[in-house]
Amino acid sequence: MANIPDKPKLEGLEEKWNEVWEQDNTYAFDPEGATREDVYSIDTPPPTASGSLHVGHVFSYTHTDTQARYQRMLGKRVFYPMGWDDNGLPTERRVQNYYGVRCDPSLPYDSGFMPPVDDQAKKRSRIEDQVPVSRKNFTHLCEELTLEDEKQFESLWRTLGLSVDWKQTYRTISDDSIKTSQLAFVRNIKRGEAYQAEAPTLWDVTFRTAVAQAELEDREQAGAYHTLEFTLADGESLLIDTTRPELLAACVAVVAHPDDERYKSLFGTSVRTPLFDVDVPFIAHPLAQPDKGTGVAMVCTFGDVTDVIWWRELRLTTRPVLGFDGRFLNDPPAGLESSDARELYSKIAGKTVFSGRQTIVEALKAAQKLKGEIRSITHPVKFFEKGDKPLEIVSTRQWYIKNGAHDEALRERLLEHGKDLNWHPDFMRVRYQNWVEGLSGDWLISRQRFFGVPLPVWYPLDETGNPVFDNPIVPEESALPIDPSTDTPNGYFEEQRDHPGGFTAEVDVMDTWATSSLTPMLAGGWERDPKLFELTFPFDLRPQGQDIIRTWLFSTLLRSELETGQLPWKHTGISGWILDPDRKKMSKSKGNVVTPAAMLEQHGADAVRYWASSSKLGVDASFDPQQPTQMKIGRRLAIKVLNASKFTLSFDYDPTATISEAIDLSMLASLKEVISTATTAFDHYDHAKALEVTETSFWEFCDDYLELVKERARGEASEEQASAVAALRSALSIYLRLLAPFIPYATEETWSWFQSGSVHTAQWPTAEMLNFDDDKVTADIYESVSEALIGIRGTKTSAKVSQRTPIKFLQLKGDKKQIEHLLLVKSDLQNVGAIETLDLVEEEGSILKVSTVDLEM
RNA sequence: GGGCGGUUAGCUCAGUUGGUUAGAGCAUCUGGUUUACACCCAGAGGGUCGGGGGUUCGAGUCCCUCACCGCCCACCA
Repeated sequence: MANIPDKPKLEGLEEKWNEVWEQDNTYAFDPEGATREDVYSIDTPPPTASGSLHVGHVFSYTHTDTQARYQRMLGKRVFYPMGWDDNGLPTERRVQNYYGVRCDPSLPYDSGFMPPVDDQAKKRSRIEDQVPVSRKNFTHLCEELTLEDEKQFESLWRTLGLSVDWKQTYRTISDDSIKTSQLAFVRNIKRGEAYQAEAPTLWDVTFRTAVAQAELEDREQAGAYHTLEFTLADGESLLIDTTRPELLAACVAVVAHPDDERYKSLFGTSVRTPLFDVDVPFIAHPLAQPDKGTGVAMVCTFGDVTDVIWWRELRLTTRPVLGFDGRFLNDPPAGLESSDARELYSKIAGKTVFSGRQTIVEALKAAQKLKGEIRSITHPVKFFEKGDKPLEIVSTRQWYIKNGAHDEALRERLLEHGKDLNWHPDFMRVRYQNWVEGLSGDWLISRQRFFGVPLPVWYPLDETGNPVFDNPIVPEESALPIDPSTDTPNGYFEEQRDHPGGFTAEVDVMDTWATSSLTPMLAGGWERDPKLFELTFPFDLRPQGQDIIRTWLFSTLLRSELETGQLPWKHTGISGWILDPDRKKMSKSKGNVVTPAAMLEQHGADAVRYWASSSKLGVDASFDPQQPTQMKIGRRLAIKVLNASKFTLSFDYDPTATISEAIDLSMLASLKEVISTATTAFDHYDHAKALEVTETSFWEFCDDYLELVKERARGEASEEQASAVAALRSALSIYLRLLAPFIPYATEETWSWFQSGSVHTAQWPTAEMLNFDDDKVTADIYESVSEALIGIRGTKTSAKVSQRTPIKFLQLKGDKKQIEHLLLVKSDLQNVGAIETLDLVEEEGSILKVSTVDLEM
């Protein structure tokens, strides 16, 4: 038994116990001889390595850890890995700026390349000044830089006390992850789930990449209605409102609602556009809204997603005007024939959307084709969630994975999985259902970026050197991972790269979600470690944020359905957000961010964990750095654990003693109910309830029971004395275990004072642990005593005297049962109240109360 | 426009299938305590349960409706 310090304190416990846990492999996953039933597996969210951890991470990861610790104590072998999401744009940008390099996928790999480390690197912020390197070299730099971030993250997680098995880590950028991503993708191709299509695509002009539906967000933008005058076949004018006059050259039709009386007679006729003099059809379509503008919409290729729908459904022609850089193309679209039209177009060629609009508006004014005033409005515009310019729509060839948008049977299966999954809280299920039901297009997974998993395909080149996209060259599974820009496909020589009759590489990479959607595969050793996969998949728990149900949760579920036909997990726990005192999501720009490291430093890990644990899953928690009340309470609880344990362990203990006294048995009986409630709560993923019931009971234990029996416990050795000490120790052992998932440091410290091994691998308490010979004793004696104590204390408080002030005579009245209870505890009551004569009087129907008191000695 | 969650004491939140007088912690106030713990103990005050209507012997809890806050989705000319 370890020495108990005179003044126990929390400081230093984190370092001390992390070292021990590391040495003893306390949290290591042991697959030896296990079956799936013995395992509890967690599909941990991999935090973005290039970002920084914030208070919200601490919040949700603590939730998961409490469950992990509970399961471990139940005897499960907990598979609790940690992943790092070091893939994707944030890392790419960071590496560019840090090393002053840029990726050029056309360059060959340079194995001797050393990154520029001089100060000049920092100055090469302009793309033109950055050193071009091959994709593989660039990727290696990304790996190096993120490694540093990951070390810091790990250290923070360890301090917080996450019971992660640090031997089970993965990185979304590693060769293994690339291999897994490519393997899954190649199988998607083989099963016909992945395909290419040339189609209008939402396009971010800053990043010059396609963007998926899940990455969109609407932002309110200033815009303006312009009323343009078109010309009908009979020479009459037709007024059309548009917010995008600059796209006039891309106009391919005008539409109105089929029931719109104003225009019914015009359907099927042709309309001439102003300035460019192009004849376009006037067509009816139900999506046209009679009450919007003049009821007639100008259809352009492509101004917004409605244009795409009209274009597709009405089989309209294509007049693209915008390029990948968001500027007007150099050549006018087909259909602009007159020399005036071509001359006007040449004025906007190469211009941005903004300045092109000015040019067109000026020309419209000059031609008197702009009617009325320009009316300013604000309207929602689609943005890439990481971008700062509105998305454009351009027609490109892209790779897609089927997601049920166009496949009813698949959509049905995905909805079924949503029903079968256990959601915590349950209402989060609806968000998933809404998303699946609202899917409008397949998942676009190709990105025109460099740092990412290369799409593992090449294309044959025909005699004229044009790629045959319909016939991609797919590598053998055994060849993976590959980088098509440096690896050569089977049956070809490297010399044939980019030569007619040879082959060319796909240069696009996968969406980061294409890798993240495979986290159960990555962590579980899919196709790498079949035994591990067998033991962990489907995972027991997927913890995650509510904001990425449509992305991470959905895409993971989809990939699992496509690959295995089953759910990737049994439960998902969705954590809420951290809000500042103004009920706003915390954000850096508002300056209300507190770093997790500072929080842990200031309050200690147990206190921070208590704060996080006291919120239920799915509920937003407020956090005011100025008034960290919850953390103070948590800290107080942890300190109370230290002190109460020290006190309890200070009494002479006889290990052979039996617990014989009624009140001692009753206290333990009440503890059975606490165990039962806490266990049920954890089984329902309600850690907050488990904490609350345990904490309340523990505090009562300290204030009532411990006070009641301390005189007896430190008295002369006797049957009664031994009973009290044994009961105290039993209770302490239970409380420490119940609290261990929440405050792992204080509980481990005190556990070490009188037990061997770690409390975190000790058995979770059960009611059976507290079964004694006299099982007729119930918790109500303990309850009656609590009420009596309130009476006795109240008497002294209202007399404004010390609780230790002796009482000569005190009479308690209560009903038959209560008095029977109190008679069993009479001497303890006299001790705690310093009562010389205690008179217990039975009175029918009476509420327990002090009826007579004599303080005079 | 559709949907989800929320609105309970000054603050942060519990309130299980409708059932005595609506709870806890913090904060406030009044006392006490210095051989487990002042990061302690005892006690007090404080609420028309967002508004309105309904069902019921009985509603914080069920139904309708409105308001406000947060979020998700939507075809945003």
